[in-house]
Amino acid sequence: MTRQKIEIKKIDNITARQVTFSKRRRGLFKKALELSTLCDAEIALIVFSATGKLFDYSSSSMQQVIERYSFHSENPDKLRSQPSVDALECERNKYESLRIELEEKTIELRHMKGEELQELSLEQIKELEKKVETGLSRVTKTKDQRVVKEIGFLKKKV
Amino acid sequence: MTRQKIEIKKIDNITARQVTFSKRRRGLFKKALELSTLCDAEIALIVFSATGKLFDYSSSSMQQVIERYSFHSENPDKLRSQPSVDALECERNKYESLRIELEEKTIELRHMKGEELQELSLEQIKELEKKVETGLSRVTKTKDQRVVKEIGFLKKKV
DNA sequence: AAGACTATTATTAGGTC
DNA sequence: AGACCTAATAATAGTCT
Repeated sequence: MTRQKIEIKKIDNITARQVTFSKRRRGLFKKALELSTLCDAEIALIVFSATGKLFDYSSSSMQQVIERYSFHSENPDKLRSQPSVDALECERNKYESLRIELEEKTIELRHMKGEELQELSLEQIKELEKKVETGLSRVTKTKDQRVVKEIGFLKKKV
Repeated sequence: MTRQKIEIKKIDNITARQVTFSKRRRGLFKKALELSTLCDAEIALIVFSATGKLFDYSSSSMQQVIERYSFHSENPDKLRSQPSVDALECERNKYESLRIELEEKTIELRHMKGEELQELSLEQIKELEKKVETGLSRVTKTKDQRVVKEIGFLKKKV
C-alpha cells in the first residue's frame, strides 16, 4: 500500500509479519473506533496475534455486543446458550440435590442390607430392624400369594 | 478523508451517515480480512448499524474466537462460562447418569420395603426375600451385640 | 522490538447518475 | 440503496536508527 504494493497472503518473514501486525492492528482499531463514532454503530473487535496475544475493542461493552450478536446469530444452538451462566448454575443445583438424594438412598439401602450399622445408635438399629422386618413380611406374604397362585395354575393344567 | 477532512464525531445528516457507514464498513471488513491473512491473526468483528442490522466477520469461526476471548477475558464470571455449550452438556450427562442411578436405588429400596412387588417375577421375589432375610439377620445380629454391650456397660456402672 | 520518515498505495468525502 | 468518479486525505511497506 505504499513503497510497494504487497500481496494479501501470509507474510513469511516473521519480523516483517510482526511489524505489519502492529501497524495494521493500530489502523484497524482506529477504523473501528471511527466507524462507531461517525455512524453510531455498535462494534466489537477481537484480535489474537499469531503469538496468542489478545487485543480487543468494543464501542460499548464486549459482553453486551456478544450477547446481542448471539441473539441475532443464525447459529442459535451454539451461541444462544451464552446466558448459560444461569443455566449452568441451575443444572448444577439440580445435580447437587440429586446427588444428596442419591447419597441418602444409598445409605438407607446399605442399612437395610445390614451394612455400615456402626454409624447407628441402638435406637436407630431397633427402628431399622422393625423396618426390615416389615419389608420381609411383605415380601414373604407376596411370595406366598404368588406360590399359591402358581399352584392353582398348575392344578388347573393337570 | 478526501475531498474534505471530516471530524470524527457522529454525522448528523442521516443519509450521509448511512452512506459513510456502508463505505467505511466495507473498508473495515477488508482491513480485518487483510490483517488476519497477512499476519495469521485470529479475528472476530461484529458490527451493528444504528438501525440494528448485523454485519460480522471472523477469520475462523465466531464461536471459536468468542470462546477464546472469554478464556482470556478479565471478566471471568460473565463471559468465561460461554464455552458452556460443552459444560452444560457435560453437566446434563452427569445429571442423567445420576438420575438413572437414583431411580435404580429407589426401586431397589421399595422392593426391600416390600413395595411394588407386582413388577417382579416369582424368582425375583424369592431372591429378594433372601436378600432381605440376610439384611434382617445382620441387623438383628448387630442389635444383639449392641444390647449385650449395653448390658455390660450397665453392669460395670452398678 | 519500537519510533520516525516517506514514497506510494489505499481509502474515502462528496459528488453524479 | 447501489455503482462509479475524483480530489484529497489516510495508511502503510520499506528503510533507517
